[in-house]
Amino acid sequence: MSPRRSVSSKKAPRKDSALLASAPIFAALGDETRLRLIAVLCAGRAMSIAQLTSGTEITRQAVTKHLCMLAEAGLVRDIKVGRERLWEFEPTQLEEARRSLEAIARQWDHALAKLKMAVER
Amino acid sequence: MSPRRSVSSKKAPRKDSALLASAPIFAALGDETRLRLIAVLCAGRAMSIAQLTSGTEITRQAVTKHLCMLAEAGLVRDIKVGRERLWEFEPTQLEEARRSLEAIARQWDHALAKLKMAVER
DNA sequence: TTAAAATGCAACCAGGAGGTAGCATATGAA
DNA sequence: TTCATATGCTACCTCCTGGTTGCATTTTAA
Repeated sequence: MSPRRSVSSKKAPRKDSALLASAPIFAALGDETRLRLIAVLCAGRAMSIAQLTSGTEITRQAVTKHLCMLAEAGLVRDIKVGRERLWEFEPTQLEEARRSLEAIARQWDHALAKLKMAVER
Repeated sequence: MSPRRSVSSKKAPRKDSALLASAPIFAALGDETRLRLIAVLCAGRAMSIAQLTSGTEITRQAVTKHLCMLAEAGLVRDIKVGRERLWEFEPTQLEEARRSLEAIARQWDHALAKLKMAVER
């Protein structure tokens, strides 16, 4: 094998850990049903499981599972009120995801700029 | 049942389709291995499967599968060069994902502003 | 107090995700 | 030509996901 640089020889920057940490957030967002729930909840009002189920084609139990997955990713939060369990949007982790996408985009733009400079000189 | 407004009674806006369309992109981003591949590829240089595999703990076949999933989401593209297959980052779909996250954040900020106004009057 | 509503919990199922190994094929280089 | 490299393809495995049904529990309201 030639002594060509391998991928890892460049020593991945520490910032990568932040990127990799957002994988669960993206995974939670990677489902239409959950995106719908997010869209409904980020309209502001905390809603019960029954309310969130009405208007969908799936069962209450399926909705519950999706809400739990969103909660594990930190994208929603629940508050128990009487016999109801109200769910509300939690924006912190979404901001984290936005920062990750911006970091990728920035790195890409930087690579393009460097390439352009190399071509023009 | 009381005639309380159901979730769907508010008629979901057309913009939702754009949101839901980005579910596959988020799903593709929702895996650490794929995020690593993205991070490497958006550094600019197109790389072969063998190069992308070296420095990881998984097999070449696993990397190939991940690259194919990223390609289906439109996040990477491949070019055949000789006996190699070079992969490069494709920024379009990532921008789409960024727009979706921004749309959610905007909707949330709007809801908060409305709530604040309702409280203050 | 008693029935209906809202939810919790557990079992179950089909299919896909993430990974492996083995072998075939194409291509570059000596 | 011949071998090593880079990749493709297929089968296989395990675990998680998205969904269901059935039944128990808690709480509200009549």
